[in-house]
Amino acid sequence: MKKYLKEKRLLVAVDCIVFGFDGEFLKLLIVRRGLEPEKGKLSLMGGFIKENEAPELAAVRVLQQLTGLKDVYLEQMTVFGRPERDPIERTISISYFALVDIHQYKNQLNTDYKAEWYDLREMPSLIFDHNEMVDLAKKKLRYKAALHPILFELLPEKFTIPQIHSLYEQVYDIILDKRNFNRKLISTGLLIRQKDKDKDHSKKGAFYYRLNKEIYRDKIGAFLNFIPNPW
Amino acid sequence: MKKYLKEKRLLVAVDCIVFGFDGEFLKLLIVRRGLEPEKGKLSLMGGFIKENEAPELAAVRVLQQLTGLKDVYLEQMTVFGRPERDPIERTISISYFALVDIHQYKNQLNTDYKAEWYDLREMPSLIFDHNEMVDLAKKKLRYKAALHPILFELLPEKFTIPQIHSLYEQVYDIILDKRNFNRKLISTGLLIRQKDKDKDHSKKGAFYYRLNKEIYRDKIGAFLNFIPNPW
DNA sequence: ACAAAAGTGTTTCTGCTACACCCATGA
DNA sequence: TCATGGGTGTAGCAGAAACACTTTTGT
Repeated sequence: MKKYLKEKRLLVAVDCIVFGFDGEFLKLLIVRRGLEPEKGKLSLMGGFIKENEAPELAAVRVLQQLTGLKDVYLEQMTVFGRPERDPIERTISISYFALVDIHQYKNQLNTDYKAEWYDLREMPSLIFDHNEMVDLAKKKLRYKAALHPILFELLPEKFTIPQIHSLYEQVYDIILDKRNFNRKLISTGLLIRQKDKDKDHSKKGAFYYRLNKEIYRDKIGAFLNFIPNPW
Repeated sequence: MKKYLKEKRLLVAVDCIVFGFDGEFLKLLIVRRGLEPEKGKLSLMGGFIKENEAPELAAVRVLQQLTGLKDVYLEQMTVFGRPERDPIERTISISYFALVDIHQYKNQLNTDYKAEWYDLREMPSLIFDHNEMVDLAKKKLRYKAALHPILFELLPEKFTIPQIHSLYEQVYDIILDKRNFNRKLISTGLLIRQKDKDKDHSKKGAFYYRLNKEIYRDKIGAFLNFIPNPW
């Protein structure tokens, strides 16, 4: 079994852009880097791909190390591969885009990695080209969420309509008419109203809803047009 | 300057899925592989990333080797990285998606690579996971072209409305009402009608159009909804 | 009783769909 | 003159946008 003798082998890493929503603002999960160079500086969560590991699985592993949980929404974003992007040694990075329910992770972040949620509007400076990755992820979030109901991945199992409403307003930085938005949302058939209400955020209380999982699986790939004239 | 000593380095390649349209059918550019393993078998055009080469540039280089021309529409698709995908040695492949005007390339394909256009509906069996790449590229073409006017990249500089019409019908395998389609197309402001007609395909002749490049640059990122209910 | 947020209906308008006939020309 | 493909207009409909008031309840 011959090898491709003349070719150069390169380090390949994954980096994860992890979005969360605390009910008020969009957040990104940022860690303090544990190895040189730039040790102690802020960075996305990442890691090298192992010898016999598929990239997707490397991302899952890294995310699990960080958040302790599996089954998060994960999607390959794009490859960052400028030769000089890592000053120590050339490294190709496959970036992944993740959406998690912040409440499930808030109290179980792996403290080894000193992970913290940062407000997306106040991103600190990150190592290498990680700020570029964040910018691209923001764009991708807007693009994809305008067409597909992925933002539910950021919400807890039980959520209210005012919560989703404010989430969409955050993501697109616009005001959405609540009557039209609610109607559109309900008409997707994605929501199942619960009997109980969330009374923490208002006196009247807002009904809780759950996702209709079957319809969700069908419609995750469908065009829904949540946002009028995305750009 | 220390290196990341413990990590495994991997081969990284690019593979290009190159679409063309001959006026009748969608085509893919396929080559006969020039090196072992699987030498002589059919494959996408690809190559290893060089030591100091950005992935995007590797794809451009490979495409240029193949077609002889630059400035083709090129977009990163996704990474294929299953550990066993290349039986000789683990190779991560970054797939690229390209749209070219087949007429510009028909007579200047680099014969070293024995490149040929294959009808998309009759794809032969390709090496490794290249058929998976083709399937994904087909999906991506449909997805993206439903929203953005990228299919013009497949047409010559001067084209007719019946040509575009038939191109869309090919891509989506549907019949589109020509009145509605024409109206939508014209309303984008993307087309500039020429004085002359193409008389090769009909007696009456169909007016030639050119792309309005400025508007095209603006709208390439805009949602245009060419296809009613894409799925 | 009042402040604060939830929830709901109607009208208008725009854009999509469906549909059929005339035009220009080469053979 | 006729066969072939190119080009055009309209009416009906459905979904989006604009818009304001009532309900609930904790304080």
